[in-house]
Formats: sequence, C-alpha cells, structure tokens
Amino acid sequence: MADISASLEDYLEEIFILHQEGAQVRVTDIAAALKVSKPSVNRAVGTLKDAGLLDHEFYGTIALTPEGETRAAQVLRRHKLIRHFLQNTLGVPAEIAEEDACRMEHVVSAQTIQHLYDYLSQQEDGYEE
Amino acid sequence: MADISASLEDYLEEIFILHQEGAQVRVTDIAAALKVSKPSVNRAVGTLKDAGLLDHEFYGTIALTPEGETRAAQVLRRHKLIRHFLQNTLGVPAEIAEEDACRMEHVVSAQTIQHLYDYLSQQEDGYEE
DNA sequence: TGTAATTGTTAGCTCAAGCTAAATTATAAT
DNA sequence: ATTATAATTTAGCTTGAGCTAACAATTACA
Repeated sequence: MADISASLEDYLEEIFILHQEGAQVRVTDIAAALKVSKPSVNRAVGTLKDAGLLDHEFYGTIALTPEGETRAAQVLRRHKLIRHFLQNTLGVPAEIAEEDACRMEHVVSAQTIQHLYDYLSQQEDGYEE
Repeated sequence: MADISASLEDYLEEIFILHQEGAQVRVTDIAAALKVSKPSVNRAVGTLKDAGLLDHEFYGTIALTPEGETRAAQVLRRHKLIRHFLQNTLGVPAEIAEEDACRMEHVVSAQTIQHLYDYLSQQEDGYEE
C-alpha cells in the first residue's frame, strides 16, 4: 500500500466520481474535470496503472481496479467528511468548505479521520455517510 | 502578498521558532530542525529573501523582515490552533495531532481558521492563543 | 598566528507534475 | 471508402524542491 501523491489521489478520486456518474471514463473527461491538459492526465494514468490502481489499454477507456476503487473511495469519504464538518459544524460557507476539503483530504491522517467521524456521529444530527 | 509554497512556509515558520528560542539563526540550525540538507536551506532562504520575507548576508545570519515575521506568525498560529482542536476537541493523540497540524497548516483557508477559532472560543474551556 | 574543523555556497543531478506542439490512432460524416 | 474531426499519445520543455560532491569562507584553538 505505497502512498501516492496528492495529485495522484485527485486523479483517482475524479475517475471514481466520473465512473459513478455513469459513462465510460476517458482521458478527455478527466482533463476537463480537473482542468488539466490531456498529456498530464495521460502520464498520471500511466503512473496509476503501474501502481496497479487502474486498467488502461492503448487509446482505450479507463477503469479502476478493486484496489484503486478502495483507495478512491477512501479519498472521497475523507473529502465528504471534512466538507460536512467545515460546513455544518464550523459554519464555513459551502464554496470555501469545498475548496478546503479538496486540499485537506490529502493531508489528514486516518487516525484523525476516525476521530472526526466519531465526533460528528455523537452530535445531535449525526453524520450520515 | 503573493502566496508561498508549503515548503517555504515551513522554512519561515521554523526560522521564527528558532529566533524565539533565542540564538542567532543559521543555515545549519534550520537544516537540522527541518531535517533537510544545507544546500536546500540555502536555496529556500534565497527565495524567501527575494520575496522580501527575510534578510541574509553572504555567510551571515538570517533574520525575518517585519513582513516575514507576520507571515511566519500566521503559519504558527494556524498550526497551534489546528493542533489544539485535533488534540483537545477530537481527542487525537498528541503525536498524530502534531504531524497532522504540520500538514494542515498549509492548506486551510483563512476563512476556515476564523471559523475554527470562533468554534473553539465558545467551548467551555475556551482556547487561549 | 596558522591550521583544523565547521559552516555556507555553488554546481549539477533527480523526480514529480504541470505545460505546448506535434504525431498517431480512432471515430464520424460525406 | 475516403476524408475530416476528435481523441490519445509522444517528445520535450519548465519549475520547485529535494539531494550529493566539491569548493570557499569563517571560526576556533593549539
């Protein structure tokens, strides 16, 4: 379970989200979603493929492996948890909460996420994942 | 007020702390504190000097400018606020709280810091800066 | 005061992650 | 079926931030 960079986590997360939204995931979709060039996507996808986190055939479509899916889901879970906390507990405006969550999701430890989850759970209107 | 990188914020913060601890701040001290090579420190210090955040003469000692001091103090304040929250509100173990604060301090917006401060202030044992 | 040890700097390498321009492959339309 | 458009990939550049090795300057002490 080698650690991957914040940047690669972003690619993984976005691929997961695009997949959830239904269609086949292509390089162009990811580039558009992350506002990054297609060659940048191409290289990141290659790195993630080498890491065994996704499958990608030449000029083909992109799909997460089970391992990649697990990782992506973890990042997205952290994102939602943090955003919820910022917005509903601290009262940070939605847009700022979203932006901060995008950055914080890559740096908060598993331990802290667990404590944050427990904290949110024991509040009046408990957090639903 | 151009933004600086997380890495440069770390240098700034460490210089601030070393200065608070009394002695003159030298390249070697920073390198030891941040566990980084002296050439790395040298270059970062050059960048911060160009940004007007510190003064440094050839083979001389390092001192923050007023602007650099302000910036460093802001980073350190964020660090302490986040660490306090993680440790005392969420109950994250001290060591993990410290590590997480080290990374989070560079990515949390000013808005969120303000909201976090307000949140901590209105708790039973209010937060003291 | 002259030499040894320490400190600081320079030169130059590596890696990650972005980019553009150009080439290749696939898809769609006439 | 041929051609035009779109998607993907390759090649190669840039920047930031780390590193080591080698060189220069300073400090300390014998």
